[in-house]
Amino acid sequence: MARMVGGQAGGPAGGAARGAARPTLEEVAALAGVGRGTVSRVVNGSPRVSEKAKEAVLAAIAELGYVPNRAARTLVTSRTDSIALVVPEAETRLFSEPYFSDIISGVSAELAETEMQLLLILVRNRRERERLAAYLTAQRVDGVLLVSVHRDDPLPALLESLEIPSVLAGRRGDAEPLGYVIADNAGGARMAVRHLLRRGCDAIATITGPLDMEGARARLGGYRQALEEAGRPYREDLVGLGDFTEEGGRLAMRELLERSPGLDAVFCASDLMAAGAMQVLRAAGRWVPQDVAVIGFDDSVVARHTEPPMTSVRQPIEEMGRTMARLLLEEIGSPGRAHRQVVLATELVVRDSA
Amino acid sequence: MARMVGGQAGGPAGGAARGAARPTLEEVAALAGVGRGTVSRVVNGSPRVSEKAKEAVLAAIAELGYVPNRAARTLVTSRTDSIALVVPEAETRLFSEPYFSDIISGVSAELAETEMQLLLILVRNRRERERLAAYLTAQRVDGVLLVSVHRDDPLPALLESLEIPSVLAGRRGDAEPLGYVIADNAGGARMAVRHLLRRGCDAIATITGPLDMEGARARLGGYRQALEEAGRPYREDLVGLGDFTEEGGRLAMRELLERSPGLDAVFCASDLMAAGAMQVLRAAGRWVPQDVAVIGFDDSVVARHTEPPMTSVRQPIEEMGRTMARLLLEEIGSPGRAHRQVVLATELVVRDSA
DNA sequence: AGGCCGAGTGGGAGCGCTCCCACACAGGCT
DNA sequence: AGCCTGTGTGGGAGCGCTCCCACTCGGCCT
Repeated sequence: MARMVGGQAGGPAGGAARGAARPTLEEVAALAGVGRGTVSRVVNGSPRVSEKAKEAVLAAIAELGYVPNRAARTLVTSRTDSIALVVPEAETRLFSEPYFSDIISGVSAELAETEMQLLLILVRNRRERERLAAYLTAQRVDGVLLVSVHRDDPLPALLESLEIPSVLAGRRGDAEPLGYVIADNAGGARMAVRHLLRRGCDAIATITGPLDMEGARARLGGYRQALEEAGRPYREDLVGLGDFTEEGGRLAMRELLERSPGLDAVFCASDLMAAGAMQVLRAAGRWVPQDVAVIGFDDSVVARHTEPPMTSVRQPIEEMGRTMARLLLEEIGSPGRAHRQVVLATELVVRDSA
Repeated sequence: MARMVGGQAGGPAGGAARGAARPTLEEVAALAGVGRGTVSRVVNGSPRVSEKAKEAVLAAIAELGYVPNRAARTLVTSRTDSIALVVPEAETRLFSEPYFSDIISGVSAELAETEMQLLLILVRNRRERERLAAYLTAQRVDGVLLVSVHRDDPLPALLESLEIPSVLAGRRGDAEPLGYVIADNAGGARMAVRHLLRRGCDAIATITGPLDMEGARARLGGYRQALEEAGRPYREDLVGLGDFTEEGGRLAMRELLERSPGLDAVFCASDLMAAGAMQVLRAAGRWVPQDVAVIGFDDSVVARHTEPPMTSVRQPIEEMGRTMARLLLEEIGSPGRAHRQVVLATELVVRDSA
């Protein structure tokens, strides 16, 4: 078992052969009695190989346990067979909790049948953003998935100018040139507000997300549409500005109560904000849903654990991850093609808060 | 801008030069008026370079925007400069929600100053496990971080036999040969139970995690120790078996109530189970904490949102991630050295449920 | 009969780097 | 003067693969 003797043995020593030397294409070719080219063709699924040669090669591969060396392949093809999932760190926590894992889970599921490997890159500050830029410029990935897009985020523009295949979760605006996948935010918001109207709510307030994010703006837009289609006025005094955080929800709720004490419902653009709002409502002696109905957005874990359990708009996050990966693979496969853009349906999950 | 003409242009076309050709070592050498070797030495920080040559090379690198080609480097060194974070999919959701993101966040933070890239590998079933084995055998990563270790998990054994540097989050048992990082599960459990004892609780029950996980066993062990050091008996009828899920917590709580209706406290090995337990208690007409005090484990988001907010044992998850990455880098840097094993302190966060 | 095709094949060249050997050259010793 | 250091340097070899050119060899055409 090649145990090392002497605890503090010299530095560079010890690097020794971990496991036996891996077989190369050449060795497979020798064993199969064919040339390197033929083995390569078999491995890469070229049709121009005789049945006989193919069998011999496959047998040799199996016998030697041959696995192609990715680095060698990358060196010549300059494909890397890996894609990066880029996540601005600030968002990690902020997002409704399972968001992050669910996106990853979807992406990974879609990649599972592929040779593609998934690189995770968290970007926490300016310096790391610059490192990322260098990284991408060096073409170390075949494509990029970018989560959480703010309107002034420089990353999408970078991806665009580098012409790296990429898909966003979100978009900068209506006319996003890059490929993206989003949930039907406006539609979800409309459903929520219609639900409140149907319940007989009259003064329906909303707490928005950060309005430099298209998703937050779309949710606000849906709120407004639902009111207008019901012939209700859109009242500025019923709109509270939040930032997707619980504390933001608390602050906005307090302000709303002060400004418009007569409100009888709140549609919040995130569950976390809704949870904060519910705390403030309770502290103010208002009962949910009797005095004030509350609806959140995301249908995250917290929604199931507030008191009362929260009605919320669900977005198919894992499906978003899958779709992102699928679009990206397509784009990598046929570059130059127009970017695809997908909107996935949302769904209202009714619990007890509205 | 090299726009492509003709929408549906033929398949293999369009792969054209995305961005200008990247400069190579050779070009840098030419521009700096030195040999390839010298540039390589500068790039890799070898001390055996004159100040003058170094400056010339650095200037050339800056001018050309040179970034070393990783594949070429890997091909000759057979280092990959990447490590894999392996996560059994089943766990993704199960874990107290921010767990996953926090581990990643910690790992990534520790890697940020490094050349290392982070590969994320979710393993969802037997087939993917086998693919992973092939993957690791092909030595495509320099090291592995493995999250969530069950006693009979074949992965650690695989890592061991492959002699790949690796660090576990968790361990299989006391005598884990691989490197690992864990929280002081027993200590945390002791603190929780002591807190309950101090509060005057008399019949303290516990709901365990799946006992094929060392962490769950350790928490049960801590529960028992705290009782025994206080001279209280360890009563089997006060131990409910859970599985870390909310539903598991509900089931265990119902059983406990039936078996031992006199209980006045429950220490749960996870917040999710505690949340489930609290629902059952309320449904049974028992008030928390007046009739039954409840303590969870993890201090996850749900803990802050239960009614009443939950007292819970916090583990420093991000710190665990950082530590794992650090240990792994050390192990990669000096292989053959003994595996390091770290236990991080836990902390009792007191809220209203106990 | 001669010619021409296309299918199948072998193997050279080369991707961009690191490793290491050979060498130049300044300084300090006998 | 001659020698031996030690420091700094250039560049050949080669990592394992894909790409592509050149070749063979049947079968089909005129």
